[in-house]
Amino acid sequence: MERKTNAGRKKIEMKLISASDARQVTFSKRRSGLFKKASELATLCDSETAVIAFSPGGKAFSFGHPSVEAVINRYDGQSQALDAGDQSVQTDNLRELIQRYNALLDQLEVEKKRGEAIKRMGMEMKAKTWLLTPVENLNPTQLQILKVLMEDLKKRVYQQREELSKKARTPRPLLDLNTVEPDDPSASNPTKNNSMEGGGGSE
Amino acid sequence: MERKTNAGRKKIEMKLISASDARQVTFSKRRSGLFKKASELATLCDSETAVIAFSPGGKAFSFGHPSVEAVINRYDGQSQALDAGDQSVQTDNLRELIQRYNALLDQLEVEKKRGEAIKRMGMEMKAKTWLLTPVENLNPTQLQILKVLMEDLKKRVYQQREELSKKARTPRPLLDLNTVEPDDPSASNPTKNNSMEGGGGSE
DNA sequence: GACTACTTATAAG
DNA sequence: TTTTATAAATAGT
Repeated sequence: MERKTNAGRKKIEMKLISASDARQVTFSKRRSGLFKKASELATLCDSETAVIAFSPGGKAFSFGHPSVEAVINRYDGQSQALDAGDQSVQTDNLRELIQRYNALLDQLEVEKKRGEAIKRMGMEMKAKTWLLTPVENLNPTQLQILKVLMEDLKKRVYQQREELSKKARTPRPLLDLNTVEPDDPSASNPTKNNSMEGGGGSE
Repeated sequence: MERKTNAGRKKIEMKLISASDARQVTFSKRRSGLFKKASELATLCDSETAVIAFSPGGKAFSFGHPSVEAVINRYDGQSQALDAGDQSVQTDNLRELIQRYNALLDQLEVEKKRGEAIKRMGMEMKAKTWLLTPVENLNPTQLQILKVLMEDLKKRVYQQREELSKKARTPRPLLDLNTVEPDDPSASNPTKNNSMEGGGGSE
């Protein structure tokens, strides 16, 4: 066999790659590398880590340990906590509230055993009431609860969609979202473990 | 000078580093590397990218282009937006439901006039009930309502936060966290450009 | 996706 | 922190 001396890797300028094709290729390769690095960081240091990247085509890719949602949650939580001054006081109230919240939750667990349908209907009404409440009237605690609610609801919606898409036998999994355990990324392509999720893009 | 033949880089096992000191060191190095990679991806491909990582000490570090918030927003948005296909059929039923929903809402409006506090409390419980409802029991209509709810709640939460940060006149803007332009990461430590944010940790 | 030949990242010290 | 020696990532085919 003859010499296959190709040029090999070249250093490239750190600026936007003008050729859209090359840009897409680079995105794919580097996204893969980035996710692997994130995965390794999570594994080696037991670090909660999340990465989100939009391709040039507008498609969303993500990696998360233990999950994108979990990391964002924690992040948002800490962000709020920063506040310092005024808000810091509320942290304690919040903690209390969360507890009460959970307590109620438990009660609900029991109550739940009677009348599923009726209960749901009631929920919708309540929810609506909530939505009508002007923002100004929400206190930090409620705000916090809203956040928790939001995240759970979102998760729920995703799950449900997954169900639907499966049943519908859709070729593309609508919602195979982001949850991954970066076990041994070196053994397999890390992007495979990660959940990718396409938004409006159509690449 | 005598030989300084150190071992050089060694391959390491991809598993949790047990020695906490070494783990912290590795976290720092790799976090730096990860952020640089993310920065390069954003620069080379004009990709909206966000990375969040919690150190072993619980401190949050983040990188975002154009900002962590912006990326998360877009991510959440697209997650919701996917629909299309199967779901489209439900749109009609949905419209009906929305109407019924609003009707109930009106009823509620009346009922609402008694006991504000109690109502809020009820809200929490109801919300929780909802959360406890198994996904399988949600019908497409409820699913849709959940989506609407979610979007409104999110909007609400963000608005509220913005309000708070404004009123608090905090030196550092609550929401203007993490915004960086990954210009020339090779020219300076990329972590310097990125916004780091410490939560409760105290490393 | 696979293959080099380089450039980068980094484990140890 | 800075310095190796080596492991990895990756630009161009």
